[in-house]
Order: sequence, then structure tokens, then C-alpha cells
Amino acid sequence: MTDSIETPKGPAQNLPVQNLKDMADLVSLCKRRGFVFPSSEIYGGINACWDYGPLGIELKRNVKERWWRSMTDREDIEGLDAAILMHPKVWEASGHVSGFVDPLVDCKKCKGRFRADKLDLAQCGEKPSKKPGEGPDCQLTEARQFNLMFKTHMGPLEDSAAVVYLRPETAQGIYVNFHNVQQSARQKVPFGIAQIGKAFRNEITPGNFIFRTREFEQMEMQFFVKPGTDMEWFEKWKEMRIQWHLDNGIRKEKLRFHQHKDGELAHYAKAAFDIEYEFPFGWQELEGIHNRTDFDLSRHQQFSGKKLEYFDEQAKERYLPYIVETSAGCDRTLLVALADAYRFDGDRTWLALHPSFAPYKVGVFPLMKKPELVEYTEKVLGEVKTKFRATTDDAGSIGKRYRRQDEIGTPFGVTIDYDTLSNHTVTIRHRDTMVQERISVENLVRYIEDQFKNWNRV
RNA sequence: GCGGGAGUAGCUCAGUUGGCUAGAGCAUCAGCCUUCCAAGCUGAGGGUCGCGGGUUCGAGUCCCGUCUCCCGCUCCA
Repeated sequence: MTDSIETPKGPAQNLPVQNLKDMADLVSLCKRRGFVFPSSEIYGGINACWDYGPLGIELKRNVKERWWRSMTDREDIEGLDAAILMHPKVWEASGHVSGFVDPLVDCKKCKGRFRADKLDLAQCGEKPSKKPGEGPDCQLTEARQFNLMFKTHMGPLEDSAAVVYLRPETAQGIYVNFHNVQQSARQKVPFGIAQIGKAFRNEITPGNFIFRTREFEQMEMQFFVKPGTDMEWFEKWKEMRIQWHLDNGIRKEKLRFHQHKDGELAHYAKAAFDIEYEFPFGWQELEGIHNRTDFDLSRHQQFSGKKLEYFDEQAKERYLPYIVETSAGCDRTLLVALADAYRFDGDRTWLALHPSFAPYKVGVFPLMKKPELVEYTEKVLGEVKTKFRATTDDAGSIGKRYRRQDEIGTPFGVTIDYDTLSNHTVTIRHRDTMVQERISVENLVRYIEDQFKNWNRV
């Protein structure tokens, strides 16, 4: 900017920057600063349930907004918000009633737990050369069924006829609305339907903070394509999805694809890739891209008795579209944003969040708590707020206030001092570099806008 | 569900062989000081010591029960 007047001395710090090593540090920061709290904490908490606090919900809304725009800004994608409670037959058709059940056995000797239907692939905890149950000391329990769907009752009477499930995935809401959306939005195949919503799974072992919880939010997009073009679209969406994460500022070396081999493929999938992120607790799935073929539509066609075929006017042919699915965990995307942004240089902790994720974009402060400076601060804050979510703080030293904002990932600090009163310039401080510049109040908003446009993760 | 670990302030902990009104640091809040990078000064708020029972003149401390959380074991958003 041409109106840059001077660059005051930055702090003489050149400490090596560390990234997140221990999830406990992030959990602690999240609680301390109001991103994520343990659910029902005053009652001792409840396993693997978490509440989003004031900053957490802003971050989450930003994640969802960015995903939603990336999808529905496209002419060939429509939005949807289906109900969590669906007709019970949906889950029979989807295969969840019969297939979403894991029979498990425990070994009392080696304390291992195995899937009863996959004992052949497992090994005894004490004698790896043997299969569970075949070692000398194995003491396997009876197989027990774990259905991963939450069940409840529709209506006040707990009559078995009225059993309904909390949806274990949002995708089915899209499939059953395929015709409604296609016709009302006058879409032609290929096109997609995007949805963000809660899903519920009675996981056997949840954990790792908000990584695996029993109640979670998915961001799913189901793309309906002509059979035969499915693999082409599959490849396209794979690339687009990983690019999205890169555009969010996630470090490239922390992301990778994991291809599902034949044994790993879900019952519905012809091809599947996971986008994995390297968390402190290892490489874990962040998003899945699946070629679900016509499995879902054909099953719903079969179970509902309703034709779900699409008539292609141009080719004059009728077919059941294939589906390419992109299914991202909202909470996981948020966790990746936080985990990837965590920085510590031995002294200062900050979140190098992408500006579009940051709960606050700007903090505006009086250099000191003096009436004339506070007054001017209010004025600037009001101006900045017309364009960005912004906050202020006048408690403690200016350095302390910078640190507070660093910890919650606010990209810019703007400070009003006595010179501001006479020449209407302010100091603007960059979160990641701590570099300061002097610019005029007049150009402040435009300057920040430009910075965001050309944002590069440090 | 099984095994292991842990519950004292928002966080990290101290609390003697059972014994004064349960403490400290950090954090928070109020004020002071400070013209640009935390940790300066004064003060304040905050705990039925996870919960229930028992032993005792007296329990954070001993005994019994119970709950919850954390870490592993199969989970694919």
C-alpha cells in the first residue's frame, strides 16, 4: 500500500515454530477460549459428546458456509435439508438394518476384541501366528451384536411398530429426494445434491476429542451421473475435494489419499478414496469419495416400489443414474482446521487459521485504556464491522491483548494510539509474522480485503 | 463390554501419622501503571475436595459402594 508510513520495530523473536504434538494442548485451548466444551460438564460430562462454545460455533459456521458455497455456487448442484427421522424402510433398503451390525467377541486372555465374522483375518493377541480362538489360552466370549443405529420410538407409545432410527448418514435423505429435487429444480443429469446435517452412530469406541463422536455433522454431496461416465466424475471430484482442503490452507504434506482395496470396500461402493489427515494420533479419514454406482437408487426403487429412473431427453433413453459421493465430516474438518493451525514458538501460542475460518477477522484496540483512545477505537471498530466480524479489548497491556487474539486465530490487530488522533493512521499487526505496518484509517478496510484475497498460509 | 489410569478453584497442582475458617501459581474481573508484543502494583470473585454411606469427638485424608472422565482393543465422516 502506498499509504504505508512506517514499520515500527517488531519483537525480536526468532524462535523455532512447533506444530500440534499433543491433542491435550488443543483440547485445553478449546476449552479455555470457548471453542469446545465437554457436554453436560457440570454432571461430569458424557462420553464423547462435546458442545461448541461461542468461538467454536463461529468457526463451525464458517466451515459449513465455505463448504456450502463451494457446492451450491455451482449451477449443477442444489441444496437440501432432509429430516433426521425417516421412514424405517429407508434403513432396510440402505442395508443399515442388516449390515450396520458388528458381531464382536472378546478374548478374556489377551483382552483383544475381534469381529466374529472376520476372525480369519485377525491374529491372536498373544500368539500372532494363530487366529483368535486357536491359541492355547484363548478364551473367547459369545459373539454379541452391536447395531450402530440409535433407535427411538415415533409417538408416545413404545410400540415396536413405531420404531424409528436416528439417521446414521445424511446421504439417504438425498437419495429418497432424488426425483423431488431433480424435477422441482429442473436439473438434468449430471447434477448433484448437497446437504449438511447431523447423523448419529452408536460407535463402539468413540474418542480422540471431536474426531469420532456418536453425534456428528456431515457435509455430503451426491452427484448423479450417467452410467459409464461415473469413473470420470469420480476422478474429477477426488481432485476437487482435495483442492478444497488445500484452499482452506491445510498443509499439503498433512493430506493424502487412501484408496480402499477390495476387502475394504463398503457394500455399496465400486471405488472409494479417503482423504486422510495426519493428526497427532495418526493418519485418519477426513472425507470419503465413493462411487456408489446405482446401488442406492436401485434398492430404494425396489423397496419403495417407485420408479427412480431418469429419462434423458437428448439420448431418448431411460436409466438409473450412478452416484459419486463426497462425504466430509464437518466436525473433522473443523478439527483439522484447528490442529493444522496450531502454532507454538516456545513463548507464543497462536492459531494460523485461514481468514475465512477465523471467528474474528480483526481485533481493534486502544493502545491504552484512555477515554480519547477508547472513543476512537469504537469508531474504527464500527467501520470495520460493516465488512468483517471484529472485536475489541482494552484490558491489560497491548501485548497481552495481541496474545489473546493470537490464541483464537484473529488474523489482524489494529491499534489506535495518540498519533491516530492527529494523523488518522493506525498500526496493523499480522498474526503469523507479528509484522506491523502503519496505514491510514481510510484505507483500513480495503487493505484487509486485499490481504484476504491474496492470503498465503505462513 | 474388557483391561489400565485418574477425579481438590476455569487450568496445573499442594494439602504431613485423620486436627485451626482447604492453600499456591496461572487464568478471570475491578482499579493503578504503561505511546506497540504476556508475565509490574493493589484488591476481588471462584471449591458442599466426583457422589452416597460408614468408622471417628473430628474425614480432602481411613473403609465400602457408586458415578464419571482419560488411554488401549473392533470403528471409515
